Amino acid sequence: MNFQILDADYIGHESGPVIRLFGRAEDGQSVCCFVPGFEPYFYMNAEGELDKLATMLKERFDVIRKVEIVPKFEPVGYQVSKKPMLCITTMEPRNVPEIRDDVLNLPGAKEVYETDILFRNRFMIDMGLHGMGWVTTEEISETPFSNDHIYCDSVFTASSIKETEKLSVAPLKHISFDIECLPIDGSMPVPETSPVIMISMSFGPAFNGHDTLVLVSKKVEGAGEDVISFDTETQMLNRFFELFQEYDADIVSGYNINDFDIPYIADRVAILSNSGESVRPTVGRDGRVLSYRKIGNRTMVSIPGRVVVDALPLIRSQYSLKRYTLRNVAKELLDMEKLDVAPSEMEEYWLDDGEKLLKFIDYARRDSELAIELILKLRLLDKHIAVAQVSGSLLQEVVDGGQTSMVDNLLLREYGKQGRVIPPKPSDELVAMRNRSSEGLKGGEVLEPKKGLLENVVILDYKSLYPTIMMAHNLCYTTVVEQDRPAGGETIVPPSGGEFVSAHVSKGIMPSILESLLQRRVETKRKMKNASDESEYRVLDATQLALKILLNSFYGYSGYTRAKLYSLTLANAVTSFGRENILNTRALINGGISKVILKDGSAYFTEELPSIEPDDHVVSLSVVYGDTDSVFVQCASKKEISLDDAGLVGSKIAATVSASLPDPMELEFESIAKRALFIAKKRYAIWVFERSGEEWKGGIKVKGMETVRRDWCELTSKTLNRILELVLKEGNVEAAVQHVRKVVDGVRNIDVRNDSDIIEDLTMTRMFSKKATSYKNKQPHLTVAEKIEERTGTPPPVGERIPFVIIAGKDLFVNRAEDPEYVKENNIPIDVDYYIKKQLLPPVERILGVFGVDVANLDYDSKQKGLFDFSDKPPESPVKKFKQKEAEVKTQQTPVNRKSQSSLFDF
DNA sequence: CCACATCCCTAG
DNA sequence: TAAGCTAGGGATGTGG
Repeated sequence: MNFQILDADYIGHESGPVIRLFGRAEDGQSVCCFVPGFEPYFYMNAEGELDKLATMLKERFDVIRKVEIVPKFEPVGYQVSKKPMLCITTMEPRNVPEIRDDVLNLPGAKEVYETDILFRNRFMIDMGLHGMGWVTTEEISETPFSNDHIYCDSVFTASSIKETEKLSVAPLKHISFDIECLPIDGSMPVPETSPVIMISMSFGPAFNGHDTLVLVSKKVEGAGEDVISFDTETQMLNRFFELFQEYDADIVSGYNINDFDIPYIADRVAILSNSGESVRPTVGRDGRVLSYRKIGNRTMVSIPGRVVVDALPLIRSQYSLKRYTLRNVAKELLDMEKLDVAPSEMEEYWLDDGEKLLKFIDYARRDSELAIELILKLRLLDKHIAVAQVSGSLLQEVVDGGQTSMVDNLLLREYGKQGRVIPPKPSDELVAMRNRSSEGLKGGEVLEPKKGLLENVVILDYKSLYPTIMMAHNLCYTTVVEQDRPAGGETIVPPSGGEFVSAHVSKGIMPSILESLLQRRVETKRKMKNASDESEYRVLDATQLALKILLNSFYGYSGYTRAKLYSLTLANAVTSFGRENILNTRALINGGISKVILKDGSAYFTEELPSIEPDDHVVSLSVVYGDTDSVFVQCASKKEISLDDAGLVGSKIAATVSASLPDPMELEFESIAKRALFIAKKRYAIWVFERSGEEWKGGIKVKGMETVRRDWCELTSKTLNRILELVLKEGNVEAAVQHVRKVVDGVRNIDVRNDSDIIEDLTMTRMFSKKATSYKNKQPHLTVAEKIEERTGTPPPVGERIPFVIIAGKDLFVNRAEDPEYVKENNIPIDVDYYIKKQLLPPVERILGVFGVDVANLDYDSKQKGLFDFSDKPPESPVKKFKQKEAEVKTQQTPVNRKSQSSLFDF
């Protein structure tokens, strides 16, 4: 049998634990495969006579099945040879955490290793299996190891199991669902009092010809055949679970199901059961009932054999949006409308037996449709599936977890192969100690930008800088010189200190992993070029993206205080090489390279040419900005520099710098900014061109400035985007000034009653990031959260982005933040002056100030002339002032005289 | 006017 | 089984 592994767990059996693998076969069958015979174990490092200790362990702990002495390396530090350690096998997986602390009390016991690996992961790692990987099995019988009914097409026991090479994805089945509850008095429904009245489900592929079904717990007249009505809530719920099991989905999704629908259904079922109703919420492929656990403030849901995917957190982490309500997400990402019945009107719609009820049903249907559309259309899972395949973690773990478990997984596999053990996760005390330590982790180097408007800036960056640094210098937990010194004596000393053995002495595990990931990525990208169809291309693209994510996860992991393998020495070595590297790069370009001559379609250095003719196209280079792994190089010449010219220069720089670096470090030519405006570190806008085939594709890219920040209003970003376009593309500062004056005038004369849409443009959002009580200062969004709580009884949940506008008044700014909906409903006046003086003009001034424009000249009010000037005319255009300034900018940048009339530049 | 703390969000 | 990392700008507010 061949199938793709979706999920894994184990069951207890008198013969020992039995692994269960759940999956789907290529022909569409769902599979449950029992694998007996794998045993749980962990390692112990001890002093003294190990065989005596082994005997003692077996005597003292009857859950220990056997103890073996095996040679192993310790987790950290270069070591000349392995040392004997104990490998302790237990009866049951749960015995490992039960005894791991107690065994340390025995004489000689020093440390235990690999004591917190989930049994199913231990199995996958040791057998070389991967999440979403394909396996082939030898089927020996149909006898399952338990009496539980298994909800799969094919159930069997495997005598052998092997991974097979295959990157495609099985025909997965998706179900999305959404519930509607009847609120009491329009307030937030709670399972104690509000019944579930409807459940909508969407299927991909269709279920018996239905893309959607809506279950309704009352009689419905005149609805289509995809509406099923029931006499009671209990009947509806029971049918829901039957249909759920019958469809047998691999991926169970919805929008905010983890924090709402699933806990609500589970709680509601419990309440109904307590009142004598008979509801069995069977959802697992093993028949397990629906349940959830609260971990911290997060709800974890797991359904054996299936993967639970809440679209909300996935969208949060993959898209930067101002709000993550289903309404807004559907609009922004799918261009679809969510349909809604206001909570206050729900009861009315529900009690209606005609049009309103049918409308309500359609609205409910739409929610599960939107959820499944988000997952399928946006291909939210592609990347996760690829990450599971590459890292080996199960899909559920990849979807739920962070980078830590993926890195752990890869490290465990490679450590195992090389005979090294891995420590368990650090205790809270150890983490606290690590955090308290005075020694910190320094990050990347950010070069001070040359502020103002520049032309012809070539942008280059280092390909996977940190991973390549680790590979180039053999930086690893396993190569740091601690206990043993290498015989040859050859070591690498990073700028930050510490000492690492070179790859000749011993190649580090991390560099090896990174190398294979990098190699696979190059290979995958190569395959993408000859992909035969779109689906193959997509799988490959997801794979190369997953490889990139994993490549970049190792550095962060090494500096993460809760990581099993935490090493500041290592993390600091990486960043210190990075800082040294970018500074060296700048010095090389400004000094050694500094001039490039363009001739006959090639770029040369002075020394590469016999002589320089007066007519030669000489380009002078200087680094004007850089952040961590990038350099921005300004090209100056007496002649016009075309994009192709700049491209030649860029490639020349990239090749030259790369040649001076150890393998596999590489500086890559990225793009060309025809014009670039640097405001500050991490804040700039460029009119940038990238090569796409034979063509150059251009556009404006903004980094860090207010237009890309969600805590500024739309009015600001729209205005800024416009003036950036005018300045960068057209070089027309005059037009930019006029535009700002027009906008300011418009804001000065806002009439909210005539133009309620304007509120949208004035709305800012901020994340309600922690419990209200842990804020030390008042915050505008906190004010609004409090007001909402007063009005509705429920505060917005932590993690939500809260929209607000600033209303007129004399109070402090923070107290004048107000819910935009409330403002609209009650016609509350907006603080126009705040929007002009605090939202619009400061960012505008940061940009136009470069050209000598004075803000005072921008604050223009047609209705109230005389605010800043005393004539009847609109204020004098400030353009004259910046004309001089502009001339300076130009002569500075391009020492050639251009004619300029209304526009600054004339391309 | 300033230095400083706090908060948010972004770049990489 | 909660959580990759640091650098940095800018707004607001406090206290001198």
